[in-house]
Amino acid sequence: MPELLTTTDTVRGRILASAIQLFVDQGYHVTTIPDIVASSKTSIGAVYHHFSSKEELARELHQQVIQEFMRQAEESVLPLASAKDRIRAYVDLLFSLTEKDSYFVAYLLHARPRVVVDDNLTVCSREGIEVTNHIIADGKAKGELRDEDDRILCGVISGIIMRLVDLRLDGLIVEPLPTLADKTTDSIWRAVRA
Amino acid sequence: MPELLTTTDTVRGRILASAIQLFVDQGYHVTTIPDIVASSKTSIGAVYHHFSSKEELARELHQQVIQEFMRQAEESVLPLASAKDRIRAYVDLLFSLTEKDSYFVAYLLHARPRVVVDDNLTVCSREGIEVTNHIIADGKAKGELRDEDDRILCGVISGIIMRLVDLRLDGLIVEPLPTLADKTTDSIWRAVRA
Amino acid sequence: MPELLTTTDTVRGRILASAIQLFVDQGYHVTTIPDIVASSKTSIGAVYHHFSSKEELARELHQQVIQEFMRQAEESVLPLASAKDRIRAYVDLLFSLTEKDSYFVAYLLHARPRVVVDDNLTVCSREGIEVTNHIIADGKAKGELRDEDDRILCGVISGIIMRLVDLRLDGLIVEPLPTLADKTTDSIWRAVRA
Amino acid sequence: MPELLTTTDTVRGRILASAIQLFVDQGYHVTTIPDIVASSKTSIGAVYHHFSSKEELARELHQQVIQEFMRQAEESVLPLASAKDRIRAYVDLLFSLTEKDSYFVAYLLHARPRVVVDDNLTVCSREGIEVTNHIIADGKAKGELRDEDDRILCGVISGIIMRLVDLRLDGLIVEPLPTLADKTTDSIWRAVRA
DNA sequence: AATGAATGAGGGTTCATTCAT
DNA sequence: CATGAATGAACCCTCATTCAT
Repeated sequence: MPELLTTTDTVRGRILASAIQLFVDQGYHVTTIPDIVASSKTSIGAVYHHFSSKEELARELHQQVIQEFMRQAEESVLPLASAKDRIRAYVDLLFSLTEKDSYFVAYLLHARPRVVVDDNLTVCSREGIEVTNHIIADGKAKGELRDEDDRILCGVISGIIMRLVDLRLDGLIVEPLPTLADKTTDSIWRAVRA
Repeated sequence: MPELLTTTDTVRGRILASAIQLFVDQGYHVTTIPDIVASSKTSIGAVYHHFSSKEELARELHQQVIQEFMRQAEESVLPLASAKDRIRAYVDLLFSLTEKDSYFVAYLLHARPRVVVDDNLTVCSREGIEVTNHIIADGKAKGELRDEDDRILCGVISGIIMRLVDLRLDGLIVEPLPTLADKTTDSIWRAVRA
Repeated sequence: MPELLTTTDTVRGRILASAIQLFVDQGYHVTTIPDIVASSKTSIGAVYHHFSSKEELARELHQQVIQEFMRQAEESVLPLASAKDRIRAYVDLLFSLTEKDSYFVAYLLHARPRVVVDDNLTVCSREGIEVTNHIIADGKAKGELRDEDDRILCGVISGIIMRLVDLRLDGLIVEPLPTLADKTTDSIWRAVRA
Repeated sequence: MPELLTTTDTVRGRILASAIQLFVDQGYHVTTIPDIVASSKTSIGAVYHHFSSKEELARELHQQVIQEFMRQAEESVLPLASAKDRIRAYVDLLFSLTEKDSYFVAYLLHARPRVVVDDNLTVCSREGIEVTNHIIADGKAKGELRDEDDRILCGVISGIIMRLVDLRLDGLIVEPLPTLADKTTDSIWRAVRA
């Protein structure tokens, strides 16, 4: 499982890589510092040398996830010209991320560490919405998308993608998601095209 | 907020009602027995009189949620004849539940207490899938739905509904969901109809 | 060693009795909750059931010491009429307390738990001063004490008494202090009489 | 605040100067090596290069305090001929030290680091007593002091001086102590003269 | 001589659970 | 049935100390 976020070369990187996996698998509160220490093959002291507290570690991790997600979206989705291309690219992005680093995507979809985010939103519900709304606004302006309530269009685009990712993460879809990218994009398009 | 599950007349009911709210708001592990005692205005002894342990309380709650959800689905969704009616009924069910008891729906969508469910699936990913798959299988057999990969159709139907519920729960949609039921059903239908 | 403060009948009492001894012997910071648990023959949980934290336990103890000290002073010293009688009573009080409960007196003289008192004064330097100053003001008004700087008189009275208590506590005086009460009072009187 | 003990020119000096201040302000156990490092503007490595452990650092400091105190007493108090002169010189010594380096005097009066001194005596109760007892023995032999119990005389002389120093250190006397030296000596003398 | 990353024992504290009343 | 005082394992975190650089 390649690590999107951190290198395992450094102690700090190993701790962050262990933390995201454990936070996703067990949740923030169930994950103990000893868990992280065992998984990252470091020591209690090393963890506290690099992060002032467990909360601070979670905050740092959360910021890195957001930053990496936005970087990828800005690089592969937003530059495209048409709404359909952008939707396709967004599907491709999340589907390929799912296969490349399922912990990263699981974190995007589900993590809402209340110690980190006070509005209790997941990355997908806060930063992900920005991407979707941008696709919708632009697509409507160009007449590519039908004149539907924004929230409905947002629910359609992000809901279908996220649900398929979830089914894959939960093991209810066993084949790699990119093989379903065409069909997924087609279904979304049927629901949102002008 | 009417309680779908339990009556607050009985001690046992008050405990379960407090538990689902606290579990949803804070998570199972952060919720302490003292929290539940304070919220339900009972006593430690009373909790342990009615439930053998915190885990058992969580298990009991989970079973009640599943049972109530399936009861409602079997009552309002499955009896209907056409795929479109069933989809509409499913939308109506989840949207009205969201307004009636947001804790109940939040539990359906997000709760995966590892102490209770070992496959780590939410009620929506386990029991909800059954409902969706039933709609799909029947709708395909009758030629009402297009001949698409089942997992795509499942993702479309459940994904759009769940995403809109989530946006409402997260405060990103402020109006009551039932006002969006028509448009939601329409969007789903565009994506899945034959 | 009779306990001036607390009864050892109750768990709470045993904890406080152990705490004052350990705080005096080792200091607040070196004294651990396990130390207190072992000495009071209770349990960690019992300590935290009765006191919300180690700091709160220290605060509670400090207040009890102050209250008991002031009660004794108000009962045995202040009611007396002449300055000489009061000085004699103050000597008697501290000397007899020293033999009765050396931990109590050692706490009076030396304890300055910064977690409890922000001005960093011992009970003797805060509450004890009140008693001494009262003796001085009244004795001067009646012409029994010589017209000397108040701080000098305060230093003489409290300094001589406290130093002898300290020498006894440190084992540099081995006989019971009350046998030295006459001579001590005489020396103080020579320095302060009109 | 001139440093009586150590020069801040050397790393070793800066460490010792920081240590005495921190030990007096917070106590030995609350003072951490990082505290000392920050205050002395050195590094962890430097501290452990110069001292084998925190205990060893405390021991070294304690020895320097004792040595400096005895040096000053032997230089300014003991050479004098009469008891009254010696008492006056002792008062002057402690009062001027208090103004010159309050940390040094506070250490003399209060520090009893159990890691350093196993009999749990302060410098004033161990080395200070020697000075006082010398004054008493000699003054009695010469008939300058009255024939009173040695411990009483010791309590009078050291008690009055130490108490005034304490009141000054605690901020309850705000003017420089040397202005009270005459009156202090006079009061002591009234209590001890033949 | 100097540095500071790494170590882990041991601190204060929480909380599920028990049981005498 | 109901209560809450008592228990102790296990949490997060601190800090004296080591050692490679």
